[in-house]
Amino acid sequence: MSAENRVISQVFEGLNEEQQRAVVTTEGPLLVVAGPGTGKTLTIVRRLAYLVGRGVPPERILAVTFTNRAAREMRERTDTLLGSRGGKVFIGTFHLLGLRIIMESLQRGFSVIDRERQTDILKGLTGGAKKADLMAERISRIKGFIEEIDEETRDVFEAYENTLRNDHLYDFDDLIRVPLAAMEDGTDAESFKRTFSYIMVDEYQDINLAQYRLLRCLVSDEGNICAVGDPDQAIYAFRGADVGNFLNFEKDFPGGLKVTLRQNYRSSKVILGASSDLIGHNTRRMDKELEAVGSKGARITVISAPDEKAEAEAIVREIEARVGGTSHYGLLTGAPGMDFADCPGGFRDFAVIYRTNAQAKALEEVLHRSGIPFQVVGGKGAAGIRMIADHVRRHIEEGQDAADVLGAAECLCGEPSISEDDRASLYQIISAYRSLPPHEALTGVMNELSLLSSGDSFDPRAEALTLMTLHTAKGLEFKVVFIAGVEDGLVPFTLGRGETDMEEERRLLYVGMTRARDDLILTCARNRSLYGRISQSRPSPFLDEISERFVEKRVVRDRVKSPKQRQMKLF
DNA sequence: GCCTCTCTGGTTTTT
DNA sequence: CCAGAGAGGC
Repeated sequence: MSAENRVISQVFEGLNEEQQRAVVTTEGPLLVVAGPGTGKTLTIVRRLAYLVGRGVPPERILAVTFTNRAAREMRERTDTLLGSRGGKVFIGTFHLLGLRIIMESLQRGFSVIDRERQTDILKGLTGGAKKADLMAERISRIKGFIEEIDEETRDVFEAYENTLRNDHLYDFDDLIRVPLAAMEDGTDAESFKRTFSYIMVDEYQDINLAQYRLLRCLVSDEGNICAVGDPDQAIYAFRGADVGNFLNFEKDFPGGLKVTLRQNYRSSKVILGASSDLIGHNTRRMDKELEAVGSKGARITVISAPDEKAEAEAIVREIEARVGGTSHYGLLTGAPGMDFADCPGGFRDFAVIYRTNAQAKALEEVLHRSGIPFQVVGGKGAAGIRMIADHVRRHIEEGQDAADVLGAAECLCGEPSISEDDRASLYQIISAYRSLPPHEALTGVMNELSLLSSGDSFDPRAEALTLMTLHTAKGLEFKVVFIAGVEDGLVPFTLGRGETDMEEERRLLYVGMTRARDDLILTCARNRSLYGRISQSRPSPFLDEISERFVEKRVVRDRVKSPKQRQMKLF
């Protein structure tokens, strides 16, 4: 059997009818509506393999994602399927794509600055850290066509742009904007169009105007664009993403096909039913009824606790009940020669998700006392990549030879403190530039490191409970999911005067609920201390949108103060 | 430049 | 309530 035939025979293995249709529809526009747990990444990767199997040169295929995490997953799965040929497919974030386009076709000898360096520059221009943060946000929105420039911003904006130009720097937004400008009014727009003959875009519901325009420039005359996503999981409107792009796709790229993946392989019927009830209350959507392939499953639990501390304690109790009640976690997780991958109580199977990072505090305190190992994702956590980037930068500043610096970076990949995922990313970057002269390779590596530097700290292998926001949880799944603070004001979030986008908030809760495979527990507190003040809190109105047959309600009663505690109050 | 006091404000976040 | 910024004293 030829290599091509071998690939083709593997491509359809285990795919359902809709997934297969998405894979074989290679010509013209294709919209793949992929709800949670419907095998979206699997379908994309198989489609990539199918294209290559059909003889499309891998370097003419583009697969864009939003996050490095998604790109890395896609890369790994493609390489498994295609081997070395997969390496030639461009798989990466929008920003990496922009960076490569600039380096290959427009300009060399520039550096990419991350958000931190951007605010450093702005600090000098505005004279205040807080102002600089605000200004960085605004400049980013202006460059992304999300906001118009106003009079009070103009001076700082121009000064900032001058600084970048003089020092040959590009910020993240430039990585989209510069190639876009070259393509939209450049004479060689046609040559860009011919670079990729097949384009796939992941999470299409989250693209913003700049990214949309960039895509339009890249799509060839044959119109081979495959957009994959789920309008019900659009949760980034606040940073300029526009679900409209997804909803308008068919009008936008006429003559195409729409495939809806309906089989959900992740969640129990109950969890999917409850989630569908909720999202059914949105109006701006594409109607799609998902079907749970799995078993019925237990009812979802809604727990009302007196306050956020009791809420956290209730969560701990639920976890302990599921791990089998042992309190010797250290012993359990550290037991040599034992494999907990299939143990129904491994802590990596649990996640606690919330709307705001501030909620993590109460949870952390209670968890800490319980001895349950946990990892908090996001917030501020700096990742290992950052350490390497700093290290390399220091070498450069010391004026070391470019080749030596690269060697040092490669050495650092072997550091035990670097996580498996980071190591894979680093190794990949370094090997991508290995064939270039050291100096060029070094700038390339540094620039790509900048794109990774904020990194996400989620380690799926850690034997620990995961704490994260609803936003960060997107794309992940866990056996047991807790959503804490399902209260009016938190989910949906309302901030004083600010008008709340109820549909977006509903989608956010939908994303959270659909992370769960077997067990879903929604918790709320009747009193929550916010900014030092204890305020009464009502359950989320979204809970009323879930059919009662899916729900089991539990109430944790108010703490009865012991006489001793009452006495204490006197002093 | 550093310490301390007072004030302010406080979603979600990737690259 | 509490982190982080700005003011002001030394």
